[in-house]
Amino acid sequence: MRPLTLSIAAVERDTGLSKDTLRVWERRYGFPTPERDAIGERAYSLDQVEKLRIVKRLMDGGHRPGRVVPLPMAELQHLGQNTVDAPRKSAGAAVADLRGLVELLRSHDVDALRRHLQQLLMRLGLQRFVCEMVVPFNTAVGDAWMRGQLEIHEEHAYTEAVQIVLRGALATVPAAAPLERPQVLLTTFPGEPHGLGLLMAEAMFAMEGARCLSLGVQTPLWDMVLAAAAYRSDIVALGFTGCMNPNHVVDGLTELRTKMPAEVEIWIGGSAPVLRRRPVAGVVALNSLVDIPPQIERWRHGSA
Amino acid sequence: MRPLTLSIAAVERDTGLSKDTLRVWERRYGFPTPERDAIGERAYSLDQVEKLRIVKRLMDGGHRPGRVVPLPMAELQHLGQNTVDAPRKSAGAAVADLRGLVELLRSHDVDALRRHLQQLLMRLGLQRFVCEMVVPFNTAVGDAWMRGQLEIHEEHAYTEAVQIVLRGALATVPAAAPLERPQVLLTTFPGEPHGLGLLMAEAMFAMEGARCLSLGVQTPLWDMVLAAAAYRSDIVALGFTGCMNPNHVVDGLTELRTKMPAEVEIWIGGSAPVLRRRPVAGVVALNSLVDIPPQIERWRHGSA
DNA sequence: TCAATGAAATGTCCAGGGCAAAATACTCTG
DNA sequence: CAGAGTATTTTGCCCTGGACATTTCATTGA
Repeated sequence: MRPLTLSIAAVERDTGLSKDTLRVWERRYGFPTPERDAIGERAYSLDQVEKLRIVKRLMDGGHRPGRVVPLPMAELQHLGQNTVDAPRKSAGAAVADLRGLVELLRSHDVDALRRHLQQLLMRLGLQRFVCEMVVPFNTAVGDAWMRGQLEIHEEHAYTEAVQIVLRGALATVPAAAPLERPQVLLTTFPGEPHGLGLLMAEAMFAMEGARCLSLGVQTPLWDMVLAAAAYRSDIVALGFTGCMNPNHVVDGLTELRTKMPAEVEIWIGGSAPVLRRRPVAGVVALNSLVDIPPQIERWRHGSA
Repeated sequence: MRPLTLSIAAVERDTGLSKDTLRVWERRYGFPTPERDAIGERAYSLDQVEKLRIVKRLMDGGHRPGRVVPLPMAELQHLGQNTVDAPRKSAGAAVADLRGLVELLRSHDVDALRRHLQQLLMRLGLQRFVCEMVVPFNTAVGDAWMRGQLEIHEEHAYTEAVQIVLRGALATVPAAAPLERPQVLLTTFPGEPHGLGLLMAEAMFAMEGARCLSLGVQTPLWDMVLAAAAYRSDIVALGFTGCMNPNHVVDGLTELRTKMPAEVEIWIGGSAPVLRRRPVAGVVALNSLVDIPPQIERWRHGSA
């Protein structure tokens, strides 16, 4: 039933690794080793695609391909566990909570999941819910997927549930007055399709009384400049996850900084490791969502 | 300030045309004609990227590249107007409404926009709002962009506003009982980042008493199969816009149909022209959202 | 210990050829 | 003249193999 092989284009789609990269890895590392179909084109086995996904994930976490590509699957999974165990301890949510959530996801009861999230939201308030629950949940879900304990569709269902809860909460936050400052423009770069982090940031901003305008994901750079002018934004807030090419991130930020008027601040955050490793001049990198309130405070002092 | 040229990767991102296609057009049609930078790599001017965007749009509307790529900009815009004027008349919303909406977008008053949409929703009810207002609005916004009357960020702001209104409305629709049928799984293919159509479909389904589960966008095919099994879905509903490669759509659907158990129906819809031109066996293609209620009716009869 | 220099690693780009599938044009038959 | 069937063109994608800029690592010297 399930087709035995995938074309290079399908692998690119499913793994996020470009065709060029896939071909060059084959040449350099001897992996992957796709069969060839009747007309001589690469045909990747599902096992290898699975391994490629794991490798991609590890690279998003800072590993280098030369070190992980040649490793067998068992090693890779071991690697994944080690790298994610360390930061886990600092998370706000209790380990029991995390396990419970993963279990809920595995039971495919979305209603219960949503109720559970809603309950946590009400108990903690929006900001603490986001920082202390959603953030560790996100990493826990990602880790569980890496360990093979969750399917991708379960991850999707989780994302959707969180999004619904957050959007519901945001709808109840009274809109800031039109002239309230700062005016924050939220979006992501083209190529970055994940909007959940944006929503989490918007929640933090909104609770600080900032006036938020989200453009959704994937706004072309030049349109960010136009939008910032049109809406008289003070801050452009951008989210990045591991799926973006680090070079594109740095280049894009540099470019954006030159295009954007100097009085508009650029704030960036998210799980992409490149944000910590390569700072860009004139761009404020936030290590976590909890930095948003003090930064807003700073902005209000500075611009007063 | 604005950089004069873009790399081939940036053009691929911004236009959706693959690097291969860009290179081969240059060879075959003599367009685009990028400069070369210091190290001999293609550097596309913003004008040409603009034209490429228009061409892409026309191709999504059914034109062939050989016919449109060599044409000058003026001709292209003329073509665009002609092809979009015809279907406009059949739209539910009055032309005045559409113009008003575009004006609202251009004024950058998102609050007013959201209020306006909310008002229309309340006046018409969810289903008519979606079919008679949001659908023509979407095309009107797309057309206005093509004619240079709207910036991309205004389109984004529109999408975000509609999404908020729709999600708010969906939150108030009482959830169908857990065993209510049909159980519908909503998502898009990897590579298809637009979730608005999905939300519109979900509204239609929900109002018919179907039990909906949205996985958000870009679910790998195999995970759709797993998810359909996990949630005991009766129908998998997929949305497609013009940004997806037609071949990928057809190949993917064929593949999905073989993977998916026969008793699970696959319904597809959206603005991608390939859906009408190349039917896939065993896949139900809906021409518009208004087909959803009768199709649900049919399903309920058939499976009773 | 730390900085500087050389070497390896890595992703992306390029050229130009080839091929299959779709779209179109053409031809032949009833 | 309609329609079916066949050639032809169009079009996008894939392939190989080479090159290079940039980043990261390792070694050496001060």
